[in-house]
Amino acid sequence: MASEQERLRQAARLQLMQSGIDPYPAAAFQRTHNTASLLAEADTLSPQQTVRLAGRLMERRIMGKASFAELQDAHGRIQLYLNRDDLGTAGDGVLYNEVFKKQLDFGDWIGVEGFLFTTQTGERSVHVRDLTVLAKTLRPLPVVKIDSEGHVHDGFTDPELRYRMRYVDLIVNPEVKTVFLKRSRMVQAMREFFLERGYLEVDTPVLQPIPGGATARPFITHHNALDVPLYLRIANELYLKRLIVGGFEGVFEFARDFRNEGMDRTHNPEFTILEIYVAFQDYRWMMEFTEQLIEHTARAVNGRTEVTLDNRTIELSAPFARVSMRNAILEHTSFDIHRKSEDEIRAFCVQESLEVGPEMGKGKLIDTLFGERCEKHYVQPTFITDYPIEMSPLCKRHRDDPDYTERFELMINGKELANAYSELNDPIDQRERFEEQLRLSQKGDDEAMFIDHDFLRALEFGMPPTAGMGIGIDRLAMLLTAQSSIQEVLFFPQMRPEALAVSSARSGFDGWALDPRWIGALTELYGSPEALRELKPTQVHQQLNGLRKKNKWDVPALLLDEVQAWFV
RNA sequence: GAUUCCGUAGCUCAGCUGGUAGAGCACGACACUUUUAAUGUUGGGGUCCUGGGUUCGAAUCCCAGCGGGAUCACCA
Repeated sequence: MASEQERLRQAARLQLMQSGIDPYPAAAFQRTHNTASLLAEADTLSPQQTVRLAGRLMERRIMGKASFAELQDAHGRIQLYLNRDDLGTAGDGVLYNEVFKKQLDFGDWIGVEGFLFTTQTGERSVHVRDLTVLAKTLRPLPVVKIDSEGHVHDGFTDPELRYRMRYVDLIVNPEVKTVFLKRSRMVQAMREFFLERGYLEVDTPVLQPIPGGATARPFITHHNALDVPLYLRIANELYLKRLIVGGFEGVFEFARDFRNEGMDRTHNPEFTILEIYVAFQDYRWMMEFTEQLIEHTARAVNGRTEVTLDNRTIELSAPFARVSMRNAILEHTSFDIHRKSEDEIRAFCVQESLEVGPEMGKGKLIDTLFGERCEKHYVQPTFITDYPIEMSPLCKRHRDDPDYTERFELMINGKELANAYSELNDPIDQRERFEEQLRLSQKGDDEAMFIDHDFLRALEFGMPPTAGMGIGIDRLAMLLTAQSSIQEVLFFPQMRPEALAVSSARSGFDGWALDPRWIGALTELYGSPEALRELKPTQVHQQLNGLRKKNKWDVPALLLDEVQAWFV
């Protein structure tokens, strides 16, 4: 059932139509300015120069024969001034009294023509001479008001409503739009950074027969024609490395990945990762590349390199600190993982009251130790380097110590932001690492990697030394826009499907004492009792009983007398 | 998945120890020609998330479910 305010708007829509005004006109509305460009050019306009703008009517302050209103477009707002006696060409005041005051509502799209002037209170405003309805709004928007001190009144703040109806959020909460503009600028700055260096932007499959390149639980789906299971990608790493084998010297992709895991403030089932692979480079080069990239991007988005988040100021200018994994754990736990066995590390984890299971290999144990005891300390950007070999199955062994790998993760604000390797390109070593993953999988680690035989075949054709790096785009967007939840940097974060009320209650047949199937058929065929009464009772009688026969309903056939009674 | 809090008008929220609902904004009507959270007068608007239970009586108490937030677990 529509609310009172919705019914009034529907009535206004009909009134517009009846007075010959199309509430949804087909014709383009030519604009001379938008709200921002008009204010910017205010001083260069000649007096009374005609300007045309379009946007949403956001607020009306009606005072008899004159009104003020706010027009909002993608660039901001401007105040409108409308006067009964000079609005419209007819001179009868209808456009003001009927259309503007009665048939238009808060939220409607309109186009205006007029000229810029300054009110007595000094606000630049458009004196409207003509008004065009561009689209009638049927639902009322939340009314968010901001007073002269900048306090927000009646804010539209419920996260559930904001995420489920992001369009409303974007209309009434301008700061939300800013976050997404910044996110877009961020991606653009990164793309430019890569393109300037000659790297190629590519697309690789989202539907993959083997979900590889990361440790994560995948979503599984099914391809009917091939009759095979397919997985939504959890990473694109193995495909990008195939392209390096193919001879490209630098490839990157902004990839949507899917991981079938929990959802919270920092996790969404689908998220975006930038991965980049550069031939002939190593992880040391990649560290410098990464810190320059972050600094460049922060400047492009915010014009400066420091960001304030959770009351902490983070400085993003290069260079960043570098700490090895071994030293990080040593510093925060006084435990040296160097040359320790799986059992020794597990024993230490137990001593530290960390939850560890028998299915966890050495890599996962160390990962737990770092995650629980060290990660949160790295607020300022820090590269954690040289991960133990067991937790890095796609990474090259360290040039100085084969127990470790040439890997770094970039920690900022206590969270992982980027992950990079000197990529493993020895096909035999890679095969053995995959087989170790298989053993972990058999031990019960449901995130261990599958063996991708085609990827191994590609490596057997030879991959040059390559540095690879991935950055969580959503996480970076959170950092650069100072948001503490991932839902705030995704337009449409995943939510439980909304139970929309089935609107059987709009037909007008509901009160009728009939089997629900008759009600459904009446609604389907005729829409409303009024429409039904346009027809002949005999026709309706036959149509409905025909439907009963066709669908083999076990209800008594309608009698003509019953049907005729509806027409009284 | 666990714990905990929340779900009342279009929006933001009150509603005490149980007596079937209120405010501000929004909306309708009237007044008002430079206002800006416009103003004044006045009026309408609600399956109190859903379903059970207790009770003479439930928005309120109890149980179950649905949805959301926060914290934790898994993870990026």
